[in-house]
Amino acid sequence: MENVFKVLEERGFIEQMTHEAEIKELFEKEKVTFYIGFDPTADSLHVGHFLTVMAMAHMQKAGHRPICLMGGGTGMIGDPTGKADMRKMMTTEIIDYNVSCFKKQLSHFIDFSDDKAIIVDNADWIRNLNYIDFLREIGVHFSVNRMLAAECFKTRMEKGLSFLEFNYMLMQANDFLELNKKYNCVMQLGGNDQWSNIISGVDLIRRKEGKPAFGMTFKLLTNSEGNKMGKTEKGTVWLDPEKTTPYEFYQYWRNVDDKDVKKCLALLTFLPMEEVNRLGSLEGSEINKAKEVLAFELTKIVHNEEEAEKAQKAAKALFSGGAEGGSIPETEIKENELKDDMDILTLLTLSGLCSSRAEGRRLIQQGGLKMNDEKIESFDVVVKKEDFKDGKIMLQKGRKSFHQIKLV
RNA sequence: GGAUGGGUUCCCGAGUGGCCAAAGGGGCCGGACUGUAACUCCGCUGCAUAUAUGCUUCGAAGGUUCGAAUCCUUCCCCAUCCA
Repeated sequence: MENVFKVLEERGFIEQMTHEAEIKELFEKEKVTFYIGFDPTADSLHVGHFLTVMAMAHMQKAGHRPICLMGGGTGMIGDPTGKADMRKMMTTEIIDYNVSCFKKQLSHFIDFSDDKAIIVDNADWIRNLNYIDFLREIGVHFSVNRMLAAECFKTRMEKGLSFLEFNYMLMQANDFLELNKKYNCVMQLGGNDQWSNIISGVDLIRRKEGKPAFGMTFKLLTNSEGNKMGKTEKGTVWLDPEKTTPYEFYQYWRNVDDKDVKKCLALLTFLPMEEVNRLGSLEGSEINKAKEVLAFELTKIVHNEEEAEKAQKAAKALFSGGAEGGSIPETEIKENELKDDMDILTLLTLSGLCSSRAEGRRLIQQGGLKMNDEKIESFDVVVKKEDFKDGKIMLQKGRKSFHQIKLV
């Protein structure tokens, strides 16, 4: 069995761990059951989640058994870690819905057949907790003094922290304990922001059960400036194709900073490291090739090969005048809506390229709009049926945003 | 529960009766440069018609005033100290 530790280390996943030597040995000798928690804060996973999912996939490939823990219970509280502000409370309906979305997405990446991986929801044990029992059984093992010293609460000590959120750490520690008892789960993985929460669980198991438990965290996916990746002007880059289209997804990775290409290839694709190193060392405009590979591979994993090809085709068509076809964001307009003609600003807002007519005016005034490859000089322009070539109009906002209008 | 300081446009943050759609910075968007990169420079950044006007906005609701982000009242929320 290949030691997955080496794989994770080589690809740059690992940030810190509780017991290095023991963990290495464990991976060598045993089929390890481990878990990663996902709090259902939205109705789709995002790139940050995806990084830990990749780690999980590497682990599973190496023969270990993942548990995906859905935070249907912890989501009721909200993890204060790294958050500057208090979280909004979510209703159970929303949480349950989000959990169901997560489950669906995870099954794309993790093989749940034949008990090769497990999916559980901590709502099952958290929502029915008895307060006093919980305090007596779990609460006694926690020192407030130590918790307050924890890094994860530092930022919140200035901004304020409610008792509700303060309890989050106990809940997560208790999760680990539950999974340890039920499934013999001995290891928790997570993003590095989870370090405090993870070690609190490790400690709890060691104390209460007298059994070994381990924790390991992964590097957060940040760009060369230290900002979290997977955020754009439009918000988060989601894995759900309804929320972030495969084309937009592809473009996001096609446009990463030169300096981040290698890291992304290693962390977010399954390409062998020799290939990653080769692509990562390309220089000058050559690095664009590496970016294409990154975007393609990643889109392939998250969506599928067909979508990846469509996105790549579309990108090539738009940026280098290559073959037609592919998937460009598109808006349909009914022929009767168009009537005889429609002014360009209406079309812009309809397509979502601009959020208001004023924004559209600015765009045109500054020379940032092209229709069918011709610059629009004034915002009085009226779109007519004749402007549709093969039933389509191509709008280009700035250098990089394309949108098709289709007449139906 | 008490005292004090706060809540301003995406974010930070000025603004204490008219010259405020509200300084400055960040971010976003657009332009130039380029490799669909980075850096740099310039422009832009509430909405609607228009190049002036109207409408909505400064925690919420009322009130004073010819006129309020700015004053008053009540309420909500946050921080710090005290209990």
